Amino acid sequence: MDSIQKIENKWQKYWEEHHTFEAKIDKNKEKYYYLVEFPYPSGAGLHVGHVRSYTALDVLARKKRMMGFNVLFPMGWDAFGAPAEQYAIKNHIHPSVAVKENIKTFKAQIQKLGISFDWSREFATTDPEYYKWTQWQFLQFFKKGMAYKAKKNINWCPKCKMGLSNEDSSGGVCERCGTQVEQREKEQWMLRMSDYAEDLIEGLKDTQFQERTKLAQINWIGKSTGAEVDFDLKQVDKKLTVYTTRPDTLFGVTFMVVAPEHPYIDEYQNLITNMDEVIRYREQANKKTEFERTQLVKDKTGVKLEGLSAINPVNGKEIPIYISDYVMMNYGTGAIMAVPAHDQRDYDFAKKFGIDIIEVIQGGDISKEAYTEDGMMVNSEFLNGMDNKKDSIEKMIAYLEEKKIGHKKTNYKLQDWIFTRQRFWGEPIPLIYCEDCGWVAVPDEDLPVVLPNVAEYEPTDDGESPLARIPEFVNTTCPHCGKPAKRETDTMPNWAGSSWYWLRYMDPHNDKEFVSREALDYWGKVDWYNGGMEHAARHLLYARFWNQFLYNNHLVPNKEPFKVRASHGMILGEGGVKMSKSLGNVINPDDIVATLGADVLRTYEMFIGDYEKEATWSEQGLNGCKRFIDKVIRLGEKLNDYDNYSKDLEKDIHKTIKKVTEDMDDLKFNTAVSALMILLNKMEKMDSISKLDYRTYLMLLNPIAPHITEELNEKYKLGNPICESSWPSYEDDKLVDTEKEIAVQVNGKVRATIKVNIDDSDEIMEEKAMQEDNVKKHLEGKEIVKVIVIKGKIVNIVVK
RNA sequence: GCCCGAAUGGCGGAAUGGUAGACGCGGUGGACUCAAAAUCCACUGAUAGCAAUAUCGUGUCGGUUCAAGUCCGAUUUCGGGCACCA
Repeated sequence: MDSIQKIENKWQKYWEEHHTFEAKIDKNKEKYYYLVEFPYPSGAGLHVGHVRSYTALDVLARKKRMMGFNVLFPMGWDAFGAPAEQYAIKNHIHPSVAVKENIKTFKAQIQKLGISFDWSREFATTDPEYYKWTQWQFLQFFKKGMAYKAKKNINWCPKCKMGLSNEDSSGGVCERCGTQVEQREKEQWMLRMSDYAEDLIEGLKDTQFQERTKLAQINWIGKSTGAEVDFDLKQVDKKLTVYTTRPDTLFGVTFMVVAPEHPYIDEYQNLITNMDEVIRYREQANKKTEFERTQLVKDKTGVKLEGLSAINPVNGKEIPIYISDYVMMNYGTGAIMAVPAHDQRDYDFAKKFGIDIIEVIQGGDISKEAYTEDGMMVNSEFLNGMDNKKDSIEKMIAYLEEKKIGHKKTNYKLQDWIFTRQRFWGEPIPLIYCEDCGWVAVPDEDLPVVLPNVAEYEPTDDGESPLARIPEFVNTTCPHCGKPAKRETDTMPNWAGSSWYWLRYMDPHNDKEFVSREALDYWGKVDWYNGGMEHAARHLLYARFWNQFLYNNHLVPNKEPFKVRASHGMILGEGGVKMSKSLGNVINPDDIVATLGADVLRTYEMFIGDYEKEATWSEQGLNGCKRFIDKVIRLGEKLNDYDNYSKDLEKDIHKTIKKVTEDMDDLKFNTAVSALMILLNKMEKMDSISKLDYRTYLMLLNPIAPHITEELNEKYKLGNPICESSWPSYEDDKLVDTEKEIAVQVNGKVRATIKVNIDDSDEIMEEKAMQEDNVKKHLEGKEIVKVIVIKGKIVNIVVK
């Protein structure tokens, strides 16, 4: 037999030449769309983690094709982003050159694995033919008023010289380089994602995402219900509005706190007698990064606004107002009512500043728990005696609404999407600024706005995109009035290109539309989307938002783009630690393909453990799979001339077909492989096996190890190539065991096993059980209380 | 602080409430070989025993049940996500 590498090459070539995996619209066939997150083609090349998720979906896709579905299983490249740009800055090469190189490497690596991607649909987000439509779609947002420019205090990475979204700077550090981010005010294009907060929660009901994924999304959106309440200012006829989730605790409010950026501070500066102190605090707070404000400083700081106070609307008491950075301007109203008896933060603040603490929920000891869930209302006039949180809240809201001092209100943590980056390597934002006409869209016929060739890829010192340094790019004419005008020089964030790529796969070469209606109607939703858990909140939310917007504007037929979302667990290095260059424990899939072959690597990665959990790499385990594949090859030496299932194997084969079919559907690849190993062990013990035995075996293994199974199928002339054949089927009546070995227990402890026929009556089973010597021994001198007989399962004798 | 998830041999991991440890790795002994590799066979949770067998055993403590790794209630540890979000 030829070498493994020769065989694998041969079949990869066969599939390519026969266009085996190229999907065509065929209305007579049911479609199925598998999507796996497209990679960022980094210089580091393919990781064994990629292999795991690509192989898993490849198994599903190959099986689904054999089951008669028209499967779309595409692959492409998410190629905009900082690493290529950093490389370009260092080496003065256009990022597109480096990207092309990396894509070439990546693609070759993936192709060597024999993944059944439809390469005829390949594209990169950096292709002008692709980003033309990313730009076009951005303009739809712009034209519908969903994109707006706003001065934002943004997270700024001083090292990358770049504005970062909250998402890209979580934890207060730049996601890419780890530098602490600063606050900087900048004009940014924003997408009104917060408008979609409710829809993004609601839409989850139309998906079959894993529960943990749904939860990650829901947490990120951060819906809360409560009330807005107006507090009158004492010194002026003006109200200070707060948001609270616990209006039932209003009688416990002893002070208020506003965010340092709250507009009232400037508005009433002539009333505030300690304005110097206030301004000093505000400046200090402004300098702090989000990280310092939220992570480091658990100790409360603040300044009382002297000369300004408020009136508690439910009891008319005068209460002080403070500014403190534990209140955020970008959530709620930027002001809170403080209930120190029942909120840890308010309590800490009140303790530090010596403010009254009034208990309104009995037993709500703040030192024991931050929040009081249940307990009787006290010191709260008309709420006194109530002991149900929900009812108290409702009663208070009804009161507030009747007195017109407040109303029910829902809030979301989800904020609008900062859609600009001051970088070179991203999609240019297709807008033009005209002194007379304001912001004007680049006309459709002028798209794409192509990234020019530049000498310097670094951002300018004032933080503008390098595009701002290119007069030929910047200076243009207003499409509206024809006067000289300037282009927007910011580019889109990395998330843009990945927010609609699954749509483009349906119709990747269309130069008239971003995707044709025909393709949209046929391919519909992505049936199965696989990706990393790290994208469960952000990418998935951006993509769903983008799609919902397109849907609302009649550009796509489905509101939700993805039906099922699954995520793979990480692969850890030997010893259970993360694979990293610095630890030197990175496994290069190429090395394994070159020595053991792709089939062994694929089998091992499917066998390594629960697909959705993390798994530890093991050289030894890999070896075991090598042995397994070798045994499958040697099994061919046992072939006889018969074309039916061998009698002694028939039942096992039917059982294995069922098990493998179901396990693959459930992503239980590890137990599917195990079932195949068990069947193999059985076949090895036979003197000979039939052609059909062997062919069926090879077919079941084919999705996991596609090359060697095709080769053996051909070598022994068992039938058509497996990739052109139908998935084996099983018959239920062939699965039934007529005889079974079951356990006999005495008081729940196994004392013997007996052989029973499947149709043995309870009496017969009991009788057989009683005849066992060891059972008799344990019954001696005891009184039988009762005997439990479960047909075909167990006999349990309870004695005293 | 809040929300998820996990915990099973020497290791990776299996187990619709019904014989815990499938399958694989590793280990021990044997066959083949001049020898080794490869391959094949047997054994392999702990303790006691020549054995039959017995006792213990799925992080810890309780509960439900004829029967619990599995269900319920506490609890510990680890992993992940969110977080001065009012």
